[in-house]
Amino acid sequence: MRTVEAALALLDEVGLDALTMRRLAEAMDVRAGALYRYFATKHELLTAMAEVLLADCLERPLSSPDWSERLAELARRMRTALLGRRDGARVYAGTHATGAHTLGFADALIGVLREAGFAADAAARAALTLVNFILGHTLEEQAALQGAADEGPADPDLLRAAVTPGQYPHLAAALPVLTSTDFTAHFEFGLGLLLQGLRALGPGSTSPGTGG
Amino acid sequence: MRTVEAALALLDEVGLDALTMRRLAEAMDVRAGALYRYFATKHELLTAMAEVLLADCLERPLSSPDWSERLAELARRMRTALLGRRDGARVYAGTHATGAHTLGFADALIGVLREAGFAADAAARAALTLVNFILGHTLEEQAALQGAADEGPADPDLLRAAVTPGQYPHLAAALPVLTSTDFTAHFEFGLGLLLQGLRALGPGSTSPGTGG
DNA sequence: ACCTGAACACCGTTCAAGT
DNA sequence: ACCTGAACACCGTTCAAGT
Repeated sequence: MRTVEAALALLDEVGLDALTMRRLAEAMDVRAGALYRYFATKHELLTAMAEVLLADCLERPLSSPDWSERLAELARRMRTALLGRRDGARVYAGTHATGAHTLGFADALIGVLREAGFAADAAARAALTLVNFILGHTLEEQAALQGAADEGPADPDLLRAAVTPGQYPHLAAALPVLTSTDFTAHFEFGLGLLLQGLRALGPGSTSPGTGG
Repeated sequence: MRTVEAALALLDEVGLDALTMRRLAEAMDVRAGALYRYFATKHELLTAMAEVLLADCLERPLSSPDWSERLAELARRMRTALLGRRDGARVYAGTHATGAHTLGFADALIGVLREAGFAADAAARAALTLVNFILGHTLEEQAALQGAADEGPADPDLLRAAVTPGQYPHLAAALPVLTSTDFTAHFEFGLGLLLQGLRALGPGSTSPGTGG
């Protein structure tokens, strides 16, 4: 669809908040009403855009035979895909795409887990957890990146100013890490935690439980 | 702030998409322009609302002495808080609150981890991971709940229709779990995974790594 | 000090009418 | 079959002027 390509290009240029049907129409040398011949609503267009976001995730084969490394690779690809376009995480979070890329990616995640020996429901829930973490993380990461581009005090500065000495002792000690812009390190930590949990849970189980 | 209370009440009534400055003003028997005497922008108002969302998270003391159970309890409280108001997760995800409730909650999370023996940076990153997961999960959960209330085919039906037999074998096997509405089970699975990962990582470490 | 009235510069969406 | 023109019913935000 030429409309979706144009919309993604405009998204990179102006961001989600400024991506309007009128502005997209202008970029395509057409009147806004014409867009509704292909998409019934703006939300439908956004859903189509979300689908395309994940297009590159399954192009190359996975490089490792180890299931936890394969899972990590898929997770990294999804993060990279969402970060690849301005406000990509927000676009994806705001829609519920059910196209070939999204379904293929979910199938791949669950497939790796099933081949590793996890039961169908454990594999499905682990995949959901992974995707929810990736979405939450990339949402934060892109918000932090574009927040720095906006006017006004950046988020780390706001945080440093708000953490009054003595009032939040643990937060104060963690400030250097929390205000760090090494989001890859944050992502790898969280991903590692989930993989560690899956290894500890072990294939064959059906629930991790929460007890000690 | 009476404005924030009125805004939260209106949010529950009409949802985030219909929460406009004009409509809020009408509910408060005032003209829209008057709201700008207290909040410079709508986003600023939403940030204040996000702060209030977490108000109940630290009211009662934690019931268990076990650090992983304490962490789980905090996580469950944040989920409950976000689910407590219509579109709560979307409101929270769209802002970057730095008020007493948000900071106090972050401090509590990190505090539990530090008292368990984790280093400052591991504690901070684990807290970020936890919050990102909770946000991603509640975003999905509320989207699914309100999606069912809208017109048109619900999300599970769309998924069932899209998963053509044979094309996504793993997804097909996982469909019963993926379309289940027992979001508490999904949440507890993901939470358990993260806690398991933290236990396996063990206090004293600084990074989980991703290798086997 | 606080609010109104009125405007500015936009939105998403619809639909008769044109070609 | 596809697009335009024009409208409908809204938005967030600003600001002189009132009280």
